Amino acid sequence: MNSETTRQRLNREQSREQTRERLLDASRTVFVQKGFALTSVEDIAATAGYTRGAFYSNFTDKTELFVELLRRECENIDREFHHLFQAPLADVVELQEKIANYYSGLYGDGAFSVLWMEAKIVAVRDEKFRATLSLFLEERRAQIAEFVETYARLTNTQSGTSAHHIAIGLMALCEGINIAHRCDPQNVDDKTAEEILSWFLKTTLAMPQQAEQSPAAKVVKTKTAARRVASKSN
Amino acid sequence: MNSETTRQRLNREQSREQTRERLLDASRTVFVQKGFALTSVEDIAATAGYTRGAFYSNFTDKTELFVELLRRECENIDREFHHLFQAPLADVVELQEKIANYYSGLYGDGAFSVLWMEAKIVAVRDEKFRATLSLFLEERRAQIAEFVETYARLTNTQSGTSAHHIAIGLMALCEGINIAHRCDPQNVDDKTAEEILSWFLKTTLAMPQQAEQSPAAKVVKTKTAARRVASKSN
DNA sequence: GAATTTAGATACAACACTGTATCCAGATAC
DNA sequence: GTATCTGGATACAGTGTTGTATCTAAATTC
Repeated sequence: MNSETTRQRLNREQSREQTRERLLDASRTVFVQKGFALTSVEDIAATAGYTRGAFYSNFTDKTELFVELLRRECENIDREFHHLFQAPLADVVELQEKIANYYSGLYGDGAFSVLWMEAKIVAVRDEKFRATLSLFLEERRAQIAEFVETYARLTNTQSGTSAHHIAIGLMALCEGINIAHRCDPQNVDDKTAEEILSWFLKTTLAMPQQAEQSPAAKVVKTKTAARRVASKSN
Repeated sequence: MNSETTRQRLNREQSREQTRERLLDASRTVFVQKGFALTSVEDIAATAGYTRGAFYSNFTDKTELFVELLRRECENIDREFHHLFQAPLADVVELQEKIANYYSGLYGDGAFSVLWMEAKIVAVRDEKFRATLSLFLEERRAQIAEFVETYARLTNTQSGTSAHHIAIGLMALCEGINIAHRCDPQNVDDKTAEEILSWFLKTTLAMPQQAEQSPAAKVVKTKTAARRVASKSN
C-alpha cells in the first residue's frame, strides 16, 4: 500500500531527479513528434507537466537536454546489446537469431531512428554537439565491430574488409533503410526492409573475397569453437 | 557584348522566372546552412536579394518551394544518370568506373545529402509532402534497379535478391554513409566511405547466393555479351 | 518550530516570424 | 502618351519563443 497509493514524500534530490526524468521522457516524445528544431522549451516542459522555470532550473538549454537524452538512449542500447551477447553463444544460428532480435527491437521502436536522425541533423551544424555525438557513435561502432569479428570467427570466414568498415556499413544501411521505410512506407514496407537487412548480413559477412584464390569457406557450425570465442570475449 | 555587359531588358515572364530561380537557389543554400525547419521565408528572400513580398508572390509557402527545389534536383540527377548510362557500355570495368563517377559526383556535392536528409525529416511528419517525396524516390529507385540489372547481365551473375531490393539497399547505404561522414568526419573519413561503398558494390552485386549449391560465378568480362546487353537496354 | 534553502511557478521584456494589406514604379497595351 | 497591370517593397498586427528575474511553498537544518 505504500509504494503506489500512498505517494511518499520525496526529498529534494529525489524530487529533482524525478523532474529531470520526466523532462527527458517528455522531450523524447516531443522531439519525435515535432522534430528538435521546432520543439520549444515550453513544449517540453508542458508535456512533462511543468513550466519553463522547471526546465531552466534543470538544464541550461535544449541542446544540453538532447545530449543527456541521447546519452541515456545509448546506455539502453548498450545494456540490451550486452544482455544479448554476453551469454555464451552456442552456434551461428543462435547468433543470427540474436542479432535479428536486437535489430528488430531497435527497429520496432519508432522513436529510435527518428531520434538519432534528428541528432545527426543537429550534428551537421553544431560543432560541439557533433563532437559529443561522435563519441556515442564510435562506441556503438566498436560494439558492432566486435560482433562482426565474433561472427567471423564463429563462421570461420573472412569478409574482405575490416570489421570496423563493416560496422560502419551495417549501421549506415540500418539507418538508411529505417529512414526509407519511415518516409516512404508504401514502397519500402516492413517485410522488404527486413529482407534487405538479413540479406545484407548473410551476403556481406560470410563471403569469401578473393574469388580467384580461396574457395568459398562455408558456414561451419563448430559448437566448441563457438563457445571458446564467446567466453573469451566475455 | 550583349549577353553580359549590356543587361537586356526582360519581359514579365522572363523576369518572373529569374526571380523564382534566384529564390530557389537561395533556398538551397539556406536550407543546407540552417535546415528547413529553422529557415524563415525572410531568410530565403533576403539571401536571394529580395524581400518577403517577392517570395509570396511566387510561392504559397516554404514547403511548396521545397517541393519545387527537390523536383529540380531530381531532374539534375536524372539528367546526369542518363548522360552516363545511355551510352553503350563496353565492359564491366567501364560500368564500375561510371557508377563510381556518378556517386562521387553526388557525394562531392555537399548540398546533396543534407538536402535530401532534410526532405526525409520533413516527410516523416508531413503526409502530403511524404507522398510527393515518395514519387521522387521511387523514380530514383527504379533507375538504380535498372542499373543493377544491367550490371548483373553484364557480369553474368545473380545476386540472390531482387534488383529492386538491392536498389533500396544501395540507396540506403549511400545515404547512411554520407550522413555518417558528415556528422562524424573524424571516424568516417572520405577514404573509408568510398572503400565501404565500392566494397559493397562488389560484394553484394556479383555474389552467388545459395552457397551450398552453386559455385562462385566469377566476374566474366565478355565484351561481346556486354555490348549486346548495353545496346538492348538503350 | 523558526530560519534557511531551493525546486519550480509566474511575470516580464526583448525579439523573431508570419501572413496580409497597401502602395509604388516600371513594363505592357492601346 | 495614357491607362492598366503586376512584381515586388513596406507597414502592421498577431503570435510564439527565449532567458531572466522574482516569488512561493515545501524541505531541510538547527
